[in-house]
Amino acid sequence: MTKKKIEQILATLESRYGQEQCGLDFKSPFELLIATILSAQCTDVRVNIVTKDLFENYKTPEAILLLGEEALLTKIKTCGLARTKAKNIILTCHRLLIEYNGTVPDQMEQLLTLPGVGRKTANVVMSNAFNIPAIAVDTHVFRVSRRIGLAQGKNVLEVEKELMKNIPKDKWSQAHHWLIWHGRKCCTARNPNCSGCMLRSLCNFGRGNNKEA
DNA sequence: AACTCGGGGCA
DNA sequence: TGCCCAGAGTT
Repeated sequence: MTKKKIEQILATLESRYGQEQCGLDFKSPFELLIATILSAQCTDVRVNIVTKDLFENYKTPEAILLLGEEALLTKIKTCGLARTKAKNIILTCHRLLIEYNGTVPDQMEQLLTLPGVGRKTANVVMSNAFNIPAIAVDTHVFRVSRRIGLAQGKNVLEVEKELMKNIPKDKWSQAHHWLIWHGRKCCTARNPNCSGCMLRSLCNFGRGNNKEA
């Protein structure tokens, strides 16, 4: 895949999805951690609405614990899986307070032990809060990247490397969201809308011998 | 790798 | 109604 083709793909995605609100608003590693836990199975748009209100008055582990699980639940209700998330956030706040003096750890292994924090959340916190270069590869990013040839790797880690190599660093965050939007709206897992895809002239998937890498 | 949990959206 | 997730946790 040539550099020019990669640029064309990114430019096309941007023209289509550049207007969509994407990305989580955050002012501190703690806010980003909580917002990312909330974003499971839920769009950034909705998370931003909820956290804008929540972080107005509750932006530290202490404050969240003072608020309590039931009140927290009420505030995050619209994010889905709210009971589980509320429980995990309370547990995580306890852990942060006791084990990390109220701060967010900057090591992958430490983040992964926190309740409600999995591969993706840890990755997002590492890359955005602590500036460790990374692109979080979720199912959409994985599928779409391989189909359009932006990343030819076999597994998640290899695809992540390919993306980091092929996408200019200042576009990582945006490109991540464009790929997700495209995966949801067009390049779906089943019955992808190849005929209506704005990338069809640049993409070999959907022209007979479909292969995702 | 294959499951379960989980609740709001959307057809 | 029924089907689908911009995950996490467990087996």
